[in-house]
Amino acid sequence: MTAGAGARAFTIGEVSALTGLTTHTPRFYEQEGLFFAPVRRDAAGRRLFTDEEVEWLRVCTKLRSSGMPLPDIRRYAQLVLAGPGNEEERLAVLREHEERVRQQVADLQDALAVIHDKVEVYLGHLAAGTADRLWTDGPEC
Amino acid sequence: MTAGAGARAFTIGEVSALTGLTTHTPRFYEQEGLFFAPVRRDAAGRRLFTDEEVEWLRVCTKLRSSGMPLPDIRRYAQLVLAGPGNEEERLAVLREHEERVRQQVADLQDALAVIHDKVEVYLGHLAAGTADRLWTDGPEC
DNA sequence: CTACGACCTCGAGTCGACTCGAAGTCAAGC
DNA sequence: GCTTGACTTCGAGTCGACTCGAGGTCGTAG
Repeated sequence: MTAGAGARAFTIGEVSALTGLTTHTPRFYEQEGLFFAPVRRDAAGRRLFTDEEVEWLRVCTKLRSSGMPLPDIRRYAQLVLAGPGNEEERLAVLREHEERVRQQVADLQDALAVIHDKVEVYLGHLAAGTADRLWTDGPEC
Repeated sequence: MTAGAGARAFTIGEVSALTGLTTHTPRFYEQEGLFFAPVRRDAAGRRLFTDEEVEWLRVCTKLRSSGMPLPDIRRYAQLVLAGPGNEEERLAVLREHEERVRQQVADLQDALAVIHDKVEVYLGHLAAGTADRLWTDGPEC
């Protein structure tokens, strides 16, 4: 009843088109154990991805782009693979990463302040026509 | 009157202590041309950093932590080295990076939304005692 | 029946920014 | 005068996450 005809299967090429990843990446991810289970294959040994796997790849992309290391993603996948009962642990993995991302945002905004400060200095001097004083005024370069 | 006794000079060890960088990093940065000029040396060939150079290292740290590649920092340094007259170009370098950082922040917040969503899903199921439905409900793992 | 394109595995290469270590020089303290 | 420790240069190694390419297999279209 669950594994019926409704479940679409995608070739790796389709997955690539759907996610914007190269075909190498989902293969690499499978090898790294980032999926909840080995990816299904057709008779010829070609991978067949489910909707859920495609969606998971999209999530992985977000996790990666926010700096989650592959080992952490793998750990989460293994918890899911292990079945119900470890939801608190999965939650902990997610929350730790969430916190790291918030910290990253804070750090970036900190850096942004420094950068924008310098931009303002230049804008000020350029507007006032005193740009050459940037040299002698001190550390304003 | 400018290069008088008031200008402090720091050894690389002091710079390391002041900035939190290892001694390798300022050396590496000099080699990569990130300073506005070659670093001054004492009679024995040891580097002597000025206040301004220490401050610049701090700025570099922010630029790096916000993802500015060394070649871009080098380009900025070369503009400063080239002297007055190119302030618009320096400003452009800074503004481009500023924009990239803003984009990074936006991307991180986008990822954060996805991550936080999953956190909420787990919190909801755990609170409701329906955590085991995570399995069968669909792509909520 | 053959060509084609999409897929497979495996291992090696790439990238940027450090990071480390070896081997040597130098100055100050004892 | 010798040790100690901070400095010097140089070249090699590290890290993670891809990324690429060679060489091979398959199934479908013509």
